[in-house]
Amino acid sequence: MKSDNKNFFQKVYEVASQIPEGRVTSYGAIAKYLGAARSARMVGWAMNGAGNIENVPAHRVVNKAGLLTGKHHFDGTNLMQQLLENEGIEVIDNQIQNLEKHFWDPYKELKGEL
DNA sequence: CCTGTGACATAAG
DNA sequence: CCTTATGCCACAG
Repeated sequence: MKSDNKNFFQKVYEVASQIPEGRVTSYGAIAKYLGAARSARMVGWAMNGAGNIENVPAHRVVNKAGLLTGKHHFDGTNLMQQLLENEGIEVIDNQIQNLEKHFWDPYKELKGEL
């Protein structure tokens, strides 16, 4: 039996860790994928702990508008943006450019794998 | 059980 | 464009 006892946080970490480089997703998308579309805030909150985990690239998780709303939780001020740009994502003023192009939908990519 | 919180989402002014 | 307000839900104390 698959351990479905995983806590919400745990799931968030797994999904986030599966985000390919150069791609980004939204808190809502992850939350929805986890079956808690309205708990997008939980995803962000979970990311708080994720910052302590290498496998969880929190910088690849942004809000629906593609805004780096969580950058304030990173070490520096533009660290999150730097990381994204380092992966080939153009970020201007904390906003991801060509978001649709970089958007990674867990539903689309992981649907049925959970 | 109740309260506080939070890196969202949406609406309204 | 901006700030406020509300909903929503899971977790911590």
